[in-house]
Amino acid sequence: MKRIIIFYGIALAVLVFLLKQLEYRFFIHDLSIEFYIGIIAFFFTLLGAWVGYRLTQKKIVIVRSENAFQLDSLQLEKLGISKREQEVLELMAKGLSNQEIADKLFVSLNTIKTHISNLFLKLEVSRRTQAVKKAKELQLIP
Amino acid sequence: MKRIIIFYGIALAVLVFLLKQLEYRFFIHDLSIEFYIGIIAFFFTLLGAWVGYRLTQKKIVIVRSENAFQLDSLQLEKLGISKREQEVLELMAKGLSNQEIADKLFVSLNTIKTHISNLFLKLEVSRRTQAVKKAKELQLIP
DNA sequence: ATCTAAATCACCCTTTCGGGTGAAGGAAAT
DNA sequence: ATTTCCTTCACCCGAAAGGGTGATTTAGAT
Repeated sequence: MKRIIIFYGIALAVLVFLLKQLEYRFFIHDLSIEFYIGIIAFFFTLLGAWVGYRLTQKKIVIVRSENAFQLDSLQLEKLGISKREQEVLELMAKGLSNQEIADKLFVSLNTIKTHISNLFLKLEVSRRTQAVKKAKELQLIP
Repeated sequence: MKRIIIFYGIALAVLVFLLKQLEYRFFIHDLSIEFYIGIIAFFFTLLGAWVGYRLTQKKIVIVRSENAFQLDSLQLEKLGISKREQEVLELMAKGLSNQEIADKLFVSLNTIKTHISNLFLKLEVSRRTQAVKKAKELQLIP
């Protein structure tokens, strides 16, 4: 913000200088006020548009990058998905196999299979790719 | 755009009028040019900022609503993924099984398996969930 | 004309997944 | 106390997925 103000001041000074120069250089002493206003208005409209663009540009970047994911716990409740199941869902979405998920959570492969079976029922799907897709749509996972 | 130009012209006229009024009303004939420039600059910076904001505001709406996905064909080439493979990738991402993909594309199951095998090699993964995840990250699919 | 890459399909084999059923221990609610 | 839900695990079976190899056809490039 400081930079913008400084730049703003410099731009103002430069413009005044240029106008004075213009006046003296070409011996045009009767430049109408409308002419000045036109030039200045044009210049500062561009400047303002640029500033406005920069400010909103940042907003766009924020919207697209930070990608704020917040879990839809309402959906989780509505579907009756437990914490453990949600954990499994997340790891599944990362592309892990059942065995890998089991290892990561320190439980048996059969346990993971059970969790995933229950998840499929609750999400009304029959394949893990569908489960991941639906879970993303329902904001259950990032 | 026309509206903006018209509004621009009107704003210019109004400002000139106001300045003249100011001059005559208070009998201040010696307002320095710097003063004029300051007022005009301020006013048109605001105007420009507003215009810039409006223009980019529209962009934001587009970005968030229509969710413009554009395929990264550069990545496709870099990875050597063919059109057919890309089709299969898309259907896979929709959660279809190999058999369903085969039916949809009117080819045999074995053909789809081959395509998917090649995709896994090119994407350097070994499971379809990973393939879908990576493809999304690389902007190969929506 | 020859070479190359894409697309198609087949066969074999192993691993993983998914579906069904049952069951035991523990925590929380009634 | 009894019920209910979560978590854990087991076993069986069939279907799907994944890995490897090889082959044919066709379109495009050299």
